[in-house]
Amino acid sequence: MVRGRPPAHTRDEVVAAAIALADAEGLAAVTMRRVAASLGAGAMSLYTYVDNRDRLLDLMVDGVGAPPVALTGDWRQDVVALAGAQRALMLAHPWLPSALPNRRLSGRNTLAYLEAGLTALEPTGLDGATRMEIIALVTGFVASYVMSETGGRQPTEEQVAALTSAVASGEFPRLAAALADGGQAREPDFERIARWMITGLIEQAQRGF
Amino acid sequence: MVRGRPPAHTRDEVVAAAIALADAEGLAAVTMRRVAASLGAGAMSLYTYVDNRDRLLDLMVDGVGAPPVALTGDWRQDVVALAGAQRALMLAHPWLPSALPNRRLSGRNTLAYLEAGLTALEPTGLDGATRMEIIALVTGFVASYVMSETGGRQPTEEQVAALTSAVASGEFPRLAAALADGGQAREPDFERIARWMITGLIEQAQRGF
DNA sequence: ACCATTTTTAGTACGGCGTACGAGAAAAGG
DNA sequence: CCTTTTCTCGTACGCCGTACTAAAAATGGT
Repeated sequence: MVRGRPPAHTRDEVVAAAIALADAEGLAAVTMRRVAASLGAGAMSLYTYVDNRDRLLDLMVDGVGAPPVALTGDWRQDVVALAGAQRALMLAHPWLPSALPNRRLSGRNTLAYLEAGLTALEPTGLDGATRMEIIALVTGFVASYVMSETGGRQPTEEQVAALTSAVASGEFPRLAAALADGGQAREPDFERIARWMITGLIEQAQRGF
Repeated sequence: MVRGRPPAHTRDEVVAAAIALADAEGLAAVTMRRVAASLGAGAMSLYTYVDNRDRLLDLMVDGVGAPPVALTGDWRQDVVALAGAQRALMLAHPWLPSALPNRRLSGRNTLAYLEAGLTALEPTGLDGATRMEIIALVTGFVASYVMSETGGRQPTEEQVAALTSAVASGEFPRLAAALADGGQAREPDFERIARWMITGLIEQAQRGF
């Protein structure tokens, strides 16, 4: 048997609590104290399960876990499906795109996702390093697509004033026109953009970068 | 004449000091106290020039200011040039890609950049809203490209251990292979990838999205 | 049964953060 | 010179991540 006092929780519980908090109140609400409180534990107890807050964020990113995507062997279709799964994950966890940057490959879910991506790209005949780069670029594309999709913050009053005065100044005529017909934005259709982007990227890569 | 006590600094000075600090020590070093100290001012004095720290970050993003790009009327060439200018800016200010997310259009430099992008895209015949979307997507692409270019953090010992054991487990054979030949990464050539991506995106858009 | 050992728990505390508040300083107008 | 206006910045509050440490809870050995 193990020797010491048994842990009251598990790392997975801690990560799940952190994810729940982020889903409910955003990444800023994920503090050690609040995560611990939501488990009924003391703040310092978390450090038994997690090195520090930054690693907890790593674990959260991995912990949302992409659902498995069935691969067909058609790389176009498969990579688009993987990108779609990533998008769905980011829409379900809006903090995810902003938590992604600067996190290196870490947990099993991320590794499994990479493996799936590499597998999907296998029929392209590209070498491993290139396939890894393509996966990173596609992920980045999906992240920025979702971030523009979910909007973002409202501009402040000062920013609105600056914008309207800039528009009124006539210095930015095309911007003024674009904002004028920005009201009726059409459905952007993620699938088609992703398909096109992915196809092009890979065909370019096959041509030898 | 103005009535009250004259300001000891200007907003631009504050923003410049913040940018200098971020360039030297990263975004995390940009605290109100440290920015103020680098100006020889008290921390609270900054609030005369800036609403709060978040607005300061907005102003920093705008403050790095893209150099003007001479447009030729060939949208392919012009948009690629604009993307290249963005990349150069992000390479010069490595904190920029991670500061970009969630910031709405704000200052004159950003507006000027948007105007340039809209102008470059004018020959495509696309409507304003679509052109705005394309600019956002291209910017997002450049940001993730640069972030993967400048690398990122080192994985922890635990992460390395997890990675090597995962690779050794044979569960992720293609990942193992990709990491094996990941050593000699070739020059990715931003220009060609950007050109291809941009061309494809726009031609897709012209086709009616 | 008891004690040594090992591990987890969590209280306390420290330095740093953003920033609300308000007293004092510095200019201009009357 | 006094009022008005504006900027300066010391103090303070609540929050943060987390180092340190004593207490608690389990096992293993005798």
